[in-house]
Amino acid sequence: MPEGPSLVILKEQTARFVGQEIVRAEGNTWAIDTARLVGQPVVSLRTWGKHFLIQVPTMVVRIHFLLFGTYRVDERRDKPPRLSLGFADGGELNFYACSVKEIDIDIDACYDWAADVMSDAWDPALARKKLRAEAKKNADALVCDALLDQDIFAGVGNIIKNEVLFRIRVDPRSTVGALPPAKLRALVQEARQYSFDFLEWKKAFVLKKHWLAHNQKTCPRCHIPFHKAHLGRTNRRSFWCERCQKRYG
DNA sequence: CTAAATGTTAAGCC
DNA sequence: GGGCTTAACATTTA
Repeated sequence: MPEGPSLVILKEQTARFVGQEIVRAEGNTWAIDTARLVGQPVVSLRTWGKHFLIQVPTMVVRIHFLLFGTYRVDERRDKPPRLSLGFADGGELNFYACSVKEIDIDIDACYDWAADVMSDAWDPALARKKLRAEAKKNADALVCDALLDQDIFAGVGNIIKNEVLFRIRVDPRSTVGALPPAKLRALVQEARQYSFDFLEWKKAFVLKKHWLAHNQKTCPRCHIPFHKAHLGRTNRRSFWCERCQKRYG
């Protein structure tokens, strides 16, 4: 569930709750006092990268699905919800196995919307600037890590990472600093473009069949086996083709 | 059945 | 404090 486009789908599915009063709030979350939500209207439902933000007049709740989180709209799973919200129209929103946290009420001061690849405010020039700054700070910074950096590409996850690098034909072990300007530009451009393709495919329930690299065995361009390794600061799975993805640096 | 996976945070250690 | 590594969390799928 967790990459940025999936959160956009959640926001769309829950749009009708904006403006409605929360008539019931419960769940096994220990991090917030759910009673404080009851009786309050939903001011906004927003996303920033992989964060889902529920804003009411007196507080903002942040949901993060981590690796295994799920949700249901107007339905329940056979599991105790971490947070369950009931609305004035009889509808409900249930979250499971996720992180729930109260954050600063001034969300615009806390979040750089220009960093969210799904946002209207996404700023590719700023992303390029951050990449150049990262390369300057750390000459060994890898492109596979840069794509997963939520301060630069909020919403990009491991699937998007693998697909973007395949599309732009860059080896995940390349260093950011060694990328030619055109590749750096392509990296930023595809991070957004693929995220929107992901969104459309996920909505149509055809996302997996469009994976060209992630979880794949053979390069669809070269018809040779993909290399697979756990790379980068956080040892995430990478799939790449040694023939058509070039290693820089 | 076991292992691994769309992710982040906090603790522990130089 | 900084930077790095490790553990913890929790659920579904292969």
